[in-house]
Amino acid sequence: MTPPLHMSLAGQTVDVLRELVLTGEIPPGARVNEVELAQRLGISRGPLREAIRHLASEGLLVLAPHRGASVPTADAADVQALFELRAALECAAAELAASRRTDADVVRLRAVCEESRRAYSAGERFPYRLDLAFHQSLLDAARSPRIAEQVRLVQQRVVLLRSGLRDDPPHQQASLDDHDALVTAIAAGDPSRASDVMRKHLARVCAQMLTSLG
Amino acid sequence: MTPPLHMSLAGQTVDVLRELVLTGEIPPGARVNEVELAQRLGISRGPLREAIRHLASEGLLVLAPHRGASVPTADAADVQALFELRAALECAAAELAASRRTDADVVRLRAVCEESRRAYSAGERFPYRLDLAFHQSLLDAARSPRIAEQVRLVQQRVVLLRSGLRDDPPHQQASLDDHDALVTAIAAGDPSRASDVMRKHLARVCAQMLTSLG
DNA sequence: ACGATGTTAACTGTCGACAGTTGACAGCGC
DNA sequence: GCGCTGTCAACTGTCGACAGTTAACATCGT
Repeated sequence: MTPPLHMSLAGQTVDVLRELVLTGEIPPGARVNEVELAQRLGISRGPLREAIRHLASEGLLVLAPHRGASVPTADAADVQALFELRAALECAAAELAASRRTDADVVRLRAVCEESRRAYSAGERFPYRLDLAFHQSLLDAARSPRIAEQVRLVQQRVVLLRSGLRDDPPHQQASLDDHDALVTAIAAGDPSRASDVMRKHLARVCAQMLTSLG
Repeated sequence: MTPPLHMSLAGQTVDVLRELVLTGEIPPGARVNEVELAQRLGISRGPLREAIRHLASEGLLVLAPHRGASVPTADAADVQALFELRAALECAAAELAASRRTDADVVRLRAVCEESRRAYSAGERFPYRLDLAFHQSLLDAARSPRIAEQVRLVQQRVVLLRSGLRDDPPHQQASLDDHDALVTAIAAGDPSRASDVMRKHLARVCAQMLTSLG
């Protein structure tokens, strides 16, 4: 079974290349050689170029004229700017979620929180997968497709930043608490509190990230 | 004098094609024929395709597999979703502007407001140019490059929606008042009020837009 | 006359090759 | 020995042509 079989070569290449970047197989700072990567993927340069430009539009690659594409490296200012954007989007999403959530949404959010705690207690090394799941569930509850789309793009960039960063257990503990508080505010239908909790949550994550690469 | 002479053909084509779409020369719903447009622009299909994909990533074109690109047509739900995103971004920008504004920022914002009123009183048909200038000045004051970038993309889509919409004088009057109130809140360094005014301003603009195409 | 089916034309998706530019290396002058 | 300049290789940017798919049209059957 190959779901993306109907996609164009360029479309498939977008997914493949995205994975190569997000997994760090092409590390930050590394340049992308079109001919080399093209024959490595067994395709021509045309579709590969389209995939590269697409990933560049998502911020996972940066283009320099006549110098090709490379994986971006971020400094403190970049992280700050990125998290300001993320806060703008996710705080709004939290507000909308608090306004529009259904009982089913709350159930789902609670389930993700519980599973996160279970995984954390079980000593799982990367419950980050569940962190993404939580934020995704929140976006579902917000029912704002455009905001959801932009959040996904920002989260991707955050994942890129995280690649090659050690995990921080006490920080993860705090995040679990934040998530619970968020669900409580959303379940209570309190937009402003949900927004506030989200803002503080992201401020903490941002601060942790800044110290992790200072 | 040709400023974009150093840019790649694809880069120039992005600007040209963007203008063709935003001015309505290629109207919403129209499809884009690659070979025809390519020879019309005097270039090959390669750079044109890259430009098309780029504009698609900005939301100014939509791609259908094996059916090419076309200018998107928006329904009420699209407008709603777009303005939810715009509100998330611009409310955050208003907050940041209120926190970070300098005296020079306030002077600039006041100047734009005054010029808008002058143009409106003089009976200028499209002070929309000055509306964009105002929001741009606000973004400058916010000093958040990523948010500013996203706002510009959203505003572009709004411009596309406006293309082929009649102007509404009483609505413009209200917008001028909104802008003044925004500057006042920003000058006072009151983020929550700035955000609130912005939210109401955008709600009004959105509502006006929805009625204009109902 | 209406619907289903085969055919065809147009357009997109993909490929390989050429041209132009960039950055680096080697050679020369000081 | 150090700096400058000319040359060269590598890579990107661009082009034209081929292959595959889609949708519309015409044809055939009922």
